[in-house]
Amino acid sequence: MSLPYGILGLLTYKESTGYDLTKIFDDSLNNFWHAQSSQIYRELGRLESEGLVTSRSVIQDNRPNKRIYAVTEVGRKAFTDWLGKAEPARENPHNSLLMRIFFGADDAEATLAMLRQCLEQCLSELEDDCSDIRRNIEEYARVMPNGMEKRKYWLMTLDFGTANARATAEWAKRCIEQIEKER
Amino acid sequence: MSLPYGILGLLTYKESTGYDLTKIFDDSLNNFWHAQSSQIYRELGRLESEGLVTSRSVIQDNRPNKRIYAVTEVGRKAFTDWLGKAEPARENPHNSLLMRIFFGADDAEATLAMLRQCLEQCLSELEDDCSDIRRNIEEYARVMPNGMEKRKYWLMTLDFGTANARATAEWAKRCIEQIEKER
DNA sequence: ACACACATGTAACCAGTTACATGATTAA
DNA sequence: TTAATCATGTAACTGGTTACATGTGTGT
Repeated sequence: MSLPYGILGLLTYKESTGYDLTKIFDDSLNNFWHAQSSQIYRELGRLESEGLVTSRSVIQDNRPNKRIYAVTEVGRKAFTDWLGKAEPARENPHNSLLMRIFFGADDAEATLAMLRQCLEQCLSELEDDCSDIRRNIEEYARVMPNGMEKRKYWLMTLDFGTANARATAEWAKRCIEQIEKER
Repeated sequence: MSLPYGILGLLTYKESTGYDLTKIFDDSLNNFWHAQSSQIYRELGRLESEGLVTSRSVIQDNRPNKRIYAVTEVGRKAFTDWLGKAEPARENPHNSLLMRIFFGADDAEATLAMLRQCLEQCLSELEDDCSDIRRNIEEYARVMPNGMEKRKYWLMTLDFGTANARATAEWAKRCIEQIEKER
């Protein structure tokens, strides 16, 4: 239930099109919340029908026409209400790698391959993605209103990602070593 | 798409009722895969209609009647195929705590409260849940066929949980300190 | 010549959540 | 007497995924 509030939150920074929002999700929130553009357009429709956002369409001649969304007062209130109310911090996990590991006793080589892939992915996340996201955060901090105040919180979400990627990489290494030792 | 394979996998250990499966999910897989009983019953129905499991009903007089499911040869094959094929190890995240942190600049106290709750939850997971799961794993290792071989893999999934809970707890502490220092 | 950025959506599907209904036996 | 365990499901809903359709301008 966080996606609509994520959208409202971004709109409190600045009115945007669905396309803009999709890119911001991709550039900066992807770390902790993935959203398809189709989902964002659907959600914008819902939010508008509930009066939390309004839209106006802008005709362009060198680009496809676009629809710009802005948050309403009602939307702003819904957003701050949501921000304040606490919910269970850690949610129900669904991790299919671990599902495979759990059952992986029959084929140690396949399990090893998965673990190595996981390790690779964590390392590349730590090297590439994190620096991309950091760059985007610094960029947004410069151009967004109040960006410098928010920056600290944005970096916290990034820090969460790196801390967990590091923990997962270490875990994968331990598992790989153990399986290799015993074969 | 892992739930049906999780069910098939458990059924390769031992034929079971929906109720049994729900408990095993709760006791041992909950760490990395949460499943509602309603979902398990629905999935059992699907698997049966696809010929991956069969069922027979058992009439009891002191307990409600029950339906026992067993995996078929086709089901066994589908399961081992799934086990072998690699998929992206780390999946699209959806973390609503981080969504709130991301937007949390307006109300530092609310953000602090969330972080403290997250920290608490991690610590209690590390203390209570992990030892529960460990006990269940040791128990299953004793009673399940091949339990002693599988045990190692089951412990790996547990280790993943504790490693990530520890990383998250440390992260929450860092965030709390930083916010407290600056207010 | 080709890919990428821009820009908006629909439709169908799949999977997870919540709430509900039923009802006996057993242990605290 | 109250709660927990045993036991099975249905229905409605919510939210995420995949695939598709359309079409111009800009940079390599």
